[in-house]
Amino acid sequence: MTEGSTTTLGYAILGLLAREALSGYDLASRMRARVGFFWQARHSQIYPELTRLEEGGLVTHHVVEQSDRPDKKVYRITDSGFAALSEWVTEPPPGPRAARDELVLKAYSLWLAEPELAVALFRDQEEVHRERLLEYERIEGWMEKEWGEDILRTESPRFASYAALQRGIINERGYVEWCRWVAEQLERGKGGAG
Amino acid sequence: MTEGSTTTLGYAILGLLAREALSGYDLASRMRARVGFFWQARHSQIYPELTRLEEGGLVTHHVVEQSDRPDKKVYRITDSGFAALSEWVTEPPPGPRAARDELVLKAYSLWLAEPELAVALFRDQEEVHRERLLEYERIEGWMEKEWGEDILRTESPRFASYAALQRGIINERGYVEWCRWVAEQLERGKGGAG
DNA sequence: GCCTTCATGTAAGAAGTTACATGATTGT
DNA sequence: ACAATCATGTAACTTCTTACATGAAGGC
Repeated sequence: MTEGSTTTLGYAILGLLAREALSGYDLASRMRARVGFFWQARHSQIYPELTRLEEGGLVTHHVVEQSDRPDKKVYRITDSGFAALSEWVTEPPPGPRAARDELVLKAYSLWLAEPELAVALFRDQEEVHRERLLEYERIEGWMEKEWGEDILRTESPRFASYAALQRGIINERGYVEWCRWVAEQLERGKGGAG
Repeated sequence: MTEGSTTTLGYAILGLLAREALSGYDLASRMRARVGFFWQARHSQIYPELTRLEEGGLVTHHVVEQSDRPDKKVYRITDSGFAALSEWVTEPPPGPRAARDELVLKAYSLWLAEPELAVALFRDQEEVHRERLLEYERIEGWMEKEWGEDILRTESPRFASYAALQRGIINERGYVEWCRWVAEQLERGKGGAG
């Protein structure tokens, strides 16, 4: 195809390339570090997608030769890539299809669990999400310190980064709250509520 | 395989069958209504999975003949199904792999959007999630009224249903909060923050 | 006449994960 | 010696979605 449209993964990649030119390898690590909490992709998915984006004219690449390490292909977003991304941003997402959470599924069958193991699971998950929350709050602090007022300038990519991070923070807070509540109920229940 | 293990979808099905015997068709509608906010599956995925579960000895079925409508296969969880489910519940989930949210991805590229369209998108999504929250809170109220103290008896399936629902409520509250915050920032920004 | 509900399946394709494959440099 | 980082790809597989296929009963 030569059209100006792509998959959701494609838009995730374009969103990163709209900020800076990157290699496939760098994109993969940015995926983990920057947008990892709401979209992930392995390099095995990224490389083919970059090829398709280039076929569609949304990105281009040039080879950067390096002496000490392997050469790399640095990808840059094109005007038509910017156009496609800008259009996609405000299109309503087609229903929140993929909301899959295995822990909530486990909660749904919690009545079958051994109480001590169940408490351990939810205390453990509470801790996992508390750590993640702390991590996000550290990034938040860094953004506020380094970027100052830019984080509230809606025409700046910094605002967009900050806004996405806020979703992560709110989500983790809720997750911690929920895990703690479940664990407390289980602990209270252990005493024996007939 | 004749072993006592299955996929996550398999456990989702077992979680429903642990409460009541159901046909594939009923399972599909329960998936939408009961566990739809944290796990979904179409009938095209459910029917083959039921066959696999039966091959693994985790469920059995018997045909119920009906005069006014098509005959159906009613599936029942087996002892070995209960055992597999009970074991799985307290096993730690293998990292929260699938946390994909297209709206957060859009937020990440919001700086490229037309401000009015962006506000419209987030006000719209705020409304969508507010409605969903209201729906969940209605179910919560129904559970509290109909089930009374059972919802806090951790050995009861009603507690498990209530706990899963709580995750949905907390999540939607956070989502609404975030959408409103983003929309407010965009509206404030429209005036012109230099 | 047409749509919805009930009822069960298969087929084709898209999306995502895990594993295979290679190879240099730098740090422990 | 061993592992990690940088760097790019392919192959096989699982998972999930969309579409195809059929057919009766009941409501509008």
